[in-house]
Amino acid sequence: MFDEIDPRSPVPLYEQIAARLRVAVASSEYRPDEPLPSVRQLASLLRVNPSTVVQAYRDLEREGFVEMRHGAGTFVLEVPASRRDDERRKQSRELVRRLIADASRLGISAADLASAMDAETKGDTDE
Amino acid sequence: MFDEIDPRSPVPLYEQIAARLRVAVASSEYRPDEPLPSVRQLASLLRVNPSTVVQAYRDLEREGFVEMRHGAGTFVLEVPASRRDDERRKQSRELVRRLIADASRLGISAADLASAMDAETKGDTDE
DNA sequence: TTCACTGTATCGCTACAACGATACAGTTGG
DNA sequence: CCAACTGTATCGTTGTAGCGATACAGTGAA
Repeated sequence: MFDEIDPRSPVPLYEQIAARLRVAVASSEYRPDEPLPSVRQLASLLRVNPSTVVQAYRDLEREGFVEMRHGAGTFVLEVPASRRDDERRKQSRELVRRLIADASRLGISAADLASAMDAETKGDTDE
Repeated sequence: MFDEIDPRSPVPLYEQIAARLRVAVASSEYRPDEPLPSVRQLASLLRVNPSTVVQAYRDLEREGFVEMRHGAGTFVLEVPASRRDDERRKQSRELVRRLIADASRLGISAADLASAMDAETKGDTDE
C-alpha cells in the first residue's frame, strides 16, 4: 500500500504521500469518517519524519479530502461526487492557465500547447 | 523596449529578460549576425546585475537563438523557420508531459486537462 | 484524573535558486 | 601594442523548499 515511496525521487516525499492518499480516498480505499493512519504511525512505517506526513495531510485537508482533529486523528471527509468534479475542473483550469503563462515566456502559444496536448493524449506521433 | 521589467514579479529577472529577447529575435527586431546589447550595457539599462543578463543570454544560447563570443559580443543566429518550428513543437511536448505528470499526482487525468485546455483556448465558459 | 495516544508549533539544517560584486580573459580598433 | 570594450569564472548573500528533531497541546478511554 505504501511501499512506493522513493526518497531519491525529484518529487518531494510529502507530495508522493499525498498523491498516494488522494487516490486511496478517491477510490474509497478509505471511507468517510474513517481515520487515516496517525502522523507518527505513517511516518514510522515510511521511515520518514512526522512533519513530512503532516505536510501531506495538510495538503489533503486544504483540498477538502480530510479533516485533521487535534488530539483525535485525521478523518476522511464525505464529499459529493459533483463537488469533487467541480473541484477537479477548477484545478485543471488553474494548471492549464499556469502552463500557458509559462509557455508564453518561451514563445509558445496556447495553440501550440493544444496540439501538443492532442498528440500526447491521442498518441499521434512518436510515443 | 526594455521598460517592462519588474523586480517584484515572481518571474525571475533573467527569465523576464530572456522572454523579451526571445520575441524580439523571433520577430526580427534583431536580425541574424546583429549583436545584442552587451551584458554590461543591458545590465545598466535595466539597473540589474550583469550576471543576471548573462543568465538570460545563456538561456537564449542554449535554445539556439544567439551565440556568445568571448570578447566580441552576443550575436543573433540564423535559424531556418522549419527548425525553429520543430524546436517549438518539441518544447510544447515536453511542457505538456510535465503538466500531465504533475496533474496525475493531483488525481487529474490527461483527459481532464485536455478539456480544460479546450475551454481555455476557445473560451468556452466563464472567462 | 491520568496516560497513551492524537495533531500542532517552532525550531534548525541542507540544498538550491536568484541575484549581485568582483576579478579574470579574449577581441578589436586606433 | 594597448586601451576599451567584449564575455567568463568565482565568489558571497539572501530567500525559500524540503525534511527532520523536539517540545507543546488537545482527546478519550481506562
